[in-house]
Amino acid sequence: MPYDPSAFPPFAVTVDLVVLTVRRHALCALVVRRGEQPYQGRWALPGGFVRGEEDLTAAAARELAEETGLCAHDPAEPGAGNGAHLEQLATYGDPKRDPRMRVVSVAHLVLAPDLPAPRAGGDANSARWAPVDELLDAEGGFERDAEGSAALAFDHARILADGVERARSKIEYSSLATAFCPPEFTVGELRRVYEAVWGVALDPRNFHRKVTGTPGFLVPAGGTTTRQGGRPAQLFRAGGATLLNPPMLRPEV
Amino acid sequence: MPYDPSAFPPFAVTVDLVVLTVRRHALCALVVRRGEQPYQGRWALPGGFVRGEEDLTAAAARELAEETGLCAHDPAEPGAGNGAHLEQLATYGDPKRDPRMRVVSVAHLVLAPDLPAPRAGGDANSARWAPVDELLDAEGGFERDAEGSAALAFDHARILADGVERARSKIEYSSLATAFCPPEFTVGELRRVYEAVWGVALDPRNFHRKVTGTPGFLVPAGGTTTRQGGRPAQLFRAGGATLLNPPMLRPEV
DNA sequence: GATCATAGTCGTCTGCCTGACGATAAACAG
DNA sequence: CTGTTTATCGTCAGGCAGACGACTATGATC
Repeated sequence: MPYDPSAFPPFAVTVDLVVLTVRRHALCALVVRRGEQPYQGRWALPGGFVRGEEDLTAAAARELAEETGLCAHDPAEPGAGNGAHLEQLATYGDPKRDPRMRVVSVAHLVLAPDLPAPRAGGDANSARWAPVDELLDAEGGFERDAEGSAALAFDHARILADGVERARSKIEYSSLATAFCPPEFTVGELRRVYEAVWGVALDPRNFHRKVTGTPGFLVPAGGTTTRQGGRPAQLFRAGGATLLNPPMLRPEV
Repeated sequence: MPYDPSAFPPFAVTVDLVVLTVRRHALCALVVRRGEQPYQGRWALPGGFVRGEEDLTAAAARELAEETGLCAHDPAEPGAGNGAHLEQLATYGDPKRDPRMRVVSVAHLVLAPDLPAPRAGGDANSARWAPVDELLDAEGGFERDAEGSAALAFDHARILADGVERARSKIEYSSLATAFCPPEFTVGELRRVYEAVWGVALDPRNFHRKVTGTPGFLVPAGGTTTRQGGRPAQLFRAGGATLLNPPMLRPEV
């Protein structure tokens, strides 16, 4: 079976981004409003075509920069400025997922700190952070629109759900929760990340004992802060460890 | 940015398969010998083009059937005959990964019991089960050939390494190790699966206590067997649980 | 048939980790 | 000064995992 150009059908390949952050105690995802058909006016995940000589990860990083101004840092490389974590999530290739043509989309997952304000850019009319609960609840129900959070375009609800599930499980056994935090953060801020992503309340005392006792997870940054009110809290930076052993335990249902 | 056909470059999309099994106490992968250029005569992972109206998972299942005769069963569905576990692994799209053209490959991971004999089929001259240690050790060293296990073609060594790593971590917190076993198996056989995949020795007594004490992992099948020698062992079937809580613990380095 | 090797199964004990929760410390608001 | 908020340290009991002893049931060997 030689590579006869007629032996295989041509595909369009895109990258879609599940960009997650924690805002006001809620896990939020970045969505952009579609400016054209199909699904015109509906919210969708940011994304775009992979270019001719571009790697998949590079395409995802480029789209991320275009949509948010964030610069993704690959694994390895110490915590640069406001770099976000980027990793491949999964690939979606149902023949009918786009009514116009055969599109295979390589979804990527981005975990970012709260700082950046959404910036409408590229081909989107506007962009916003929406709580993932709203975005996913909209499925099943009818597709209300007009601010009241509508069902996402294409199969993006499924992609988002997969991304959220990946994030929820990954902060169990890795130090990735720090990707949601600014470069310097307190134990309480990190705890609120876990609480927002998992949607549960955690005991502050046991959480403190656990994260400060896990070697390589946190390193003291020297200062303290009172930005959360109450007694000043010690500031930490993400340590070198990427895998947590033993892992954080997500409370039972 | 409307869908102008000239606005995006055409890609070829393929599926590659990391088919793992446990044979003679070693984790083995299915490799096929390439019949044409490039990398002619070298070993490679089985795979092929995704067809025009075919889902990615369907393409992977079709290739699997063509190469091995195994029928993959999706998650859910009780343990059918000799069905194998199939899941998407990751997607590889480096522009230079195939010297001839732009190919994006969606790799899939298959976990199968030992039973099937490799069956050369499709476009491969021959197929065999090779211990993953050999296949991965060949990297870095020179590309010996002629039975003595050569480095895999394309970026397949990396894909294989990713698949092995996925399998190693996934049997920790899921009941997937049973996918390597025949429909009915003993605790000892299951333990040898863990030992082969992880490459460590496990204490038979603690392992027995752990797996029989995890609800939903194993259900008694009624009979016993002496096919491993020694005292007859109770036969079990895979239980309904897919996630193990608490997980199996991989011994430290 | 006695003995040995092999594998399976049941227990015990100890240390570590976790969840529950009391107590103290250090800021700010009134 | 008192109450509120958040951070941090300590204590205690229960559960689970690793180390390992003991016993059982088969086939192989002498």
